[in-house]
Amino acid sequence: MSSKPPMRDALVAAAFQLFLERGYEQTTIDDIVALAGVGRRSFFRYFPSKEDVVFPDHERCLADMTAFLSSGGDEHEPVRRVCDAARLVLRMYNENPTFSVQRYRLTKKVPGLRAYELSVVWRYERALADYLRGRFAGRPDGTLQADVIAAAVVAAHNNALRSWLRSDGQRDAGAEVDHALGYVQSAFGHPPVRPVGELQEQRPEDVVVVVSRRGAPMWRVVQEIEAAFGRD
Amino acid sequence: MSSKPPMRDALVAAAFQLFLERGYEQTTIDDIVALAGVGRRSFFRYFPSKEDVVFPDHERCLADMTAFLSSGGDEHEPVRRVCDAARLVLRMYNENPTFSVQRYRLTKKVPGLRAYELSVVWRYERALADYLRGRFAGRPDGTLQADVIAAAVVAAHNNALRSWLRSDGQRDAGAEVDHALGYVQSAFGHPPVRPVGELQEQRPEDVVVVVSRRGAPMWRVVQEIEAAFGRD
DNA sequence: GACCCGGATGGCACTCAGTGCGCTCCAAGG
DNA sequence: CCTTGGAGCGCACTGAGTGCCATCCGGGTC
Repeated sequence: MSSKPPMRDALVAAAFQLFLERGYEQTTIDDIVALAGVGRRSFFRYFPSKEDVVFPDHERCLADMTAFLSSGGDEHEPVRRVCDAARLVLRMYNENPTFSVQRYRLTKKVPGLRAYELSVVWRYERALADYLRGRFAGRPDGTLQADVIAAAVVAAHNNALRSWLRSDGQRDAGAEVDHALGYVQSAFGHPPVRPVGELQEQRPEDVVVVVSRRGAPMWRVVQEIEAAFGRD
Repeated sequence: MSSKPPMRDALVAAAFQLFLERGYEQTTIDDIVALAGVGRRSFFRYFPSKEDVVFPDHERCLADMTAFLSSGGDEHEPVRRVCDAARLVLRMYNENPTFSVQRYRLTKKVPGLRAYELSVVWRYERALADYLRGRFAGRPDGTLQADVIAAAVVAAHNNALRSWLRSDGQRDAGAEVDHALGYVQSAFGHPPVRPVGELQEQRPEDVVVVVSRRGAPMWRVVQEIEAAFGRD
């Protein structure tokens, strides 16, 4: 399906070889194209800027994410769905752990690459926030909640991802991200608010008790109360 | 206290005049220094890059924020303190509303400026997260919670800030930010989460809501509450 | 006043990222 | 065979950012 341009891969390989052995800023585009044996102009045909060669597959991953969010499914648990979308990014990192660890070490010390990574992450966050804004349309503070939850999901994902990268890919990336995203879901999503008692088969004059541990947000409690009264 | 270099202000004024009348990318450093009547080299003495002239006071604001967080006070409500720190940024924007609105319009359409703004925002977020990490040291998921809460605070602040900027500074910036930060505090902090009824003096993390449909007898309500609390 | 000194400024040349344009080469297809 | 279009290449150009040195100027010293 996707044609593999060998030149692109050759440029990435040459670039990383030089970046690792002499540093990012000490490597010029001419150095890269000389090592790859291609013309200078061809570099900019595959990568719009020098930074892009460090993140060669994020464009594809971002497209995957928007496609995943566009395809419906699990409509009434948007937070969970957004967490699943974030896991796509982890999957990409996990496809090539050694490459990811090398890149992490590079971005950690080069300010320009950190800044570029921020703009990449920002686009992921925007994709999540836009999805949530659509799901939360009509709620009183819909866009606010969407933006905050998207930021929290991204922050949790990145926290776990970096912890995994710092371990040189030794730890279990999936477990760490699941744990981190679980924290966000417990703060914003359904799980932590569990009805005590037989909510399912409640008789009309029954008493419903909702207990929330771990500081669930007030609006979630209100939402649960409304659900208990059968309003939706 | 703070010496006022007139040259710096002249450069900012000249730069914005040109940015607004002919666009950011269409304006070169030479254009700016020619209009300001200074040498080209002096520009880079005051601003390390062309982007920096668009955000002339963020460096000072960031220093204010770290100073505010370093000076102790309100030790046992870290989330509230971090929200107060975020309000410092709003205050800076609010000191010069017309300038802030102009800059907002500029950064909205120039991708390079958006990317630079991200790196600025990231430094604020790091300052907040580092403070929270210190406060949460020892907690099981301390760094995770610190990162997530910092991201949520920044997202909420920016959501309100942008809403205010989009209104050309007409709406009440303080009120909008207070509302947005209140949402975050209600999700992560103790105080705003208040149980319905008279159950305030619980463990801070526990929220108990009792809903009684169709007038159940009082003893049933008490029974359910006791069951909920005795459950573990 | 002569002298000196340090900081602020200006001028200049240089590197390097990124762009526009026109050229060649080659493979597909008539 | 010729045509055509895309992929690669070479080259010249713009503009950001840097290093270096000359200059200017205000203040302090003798």
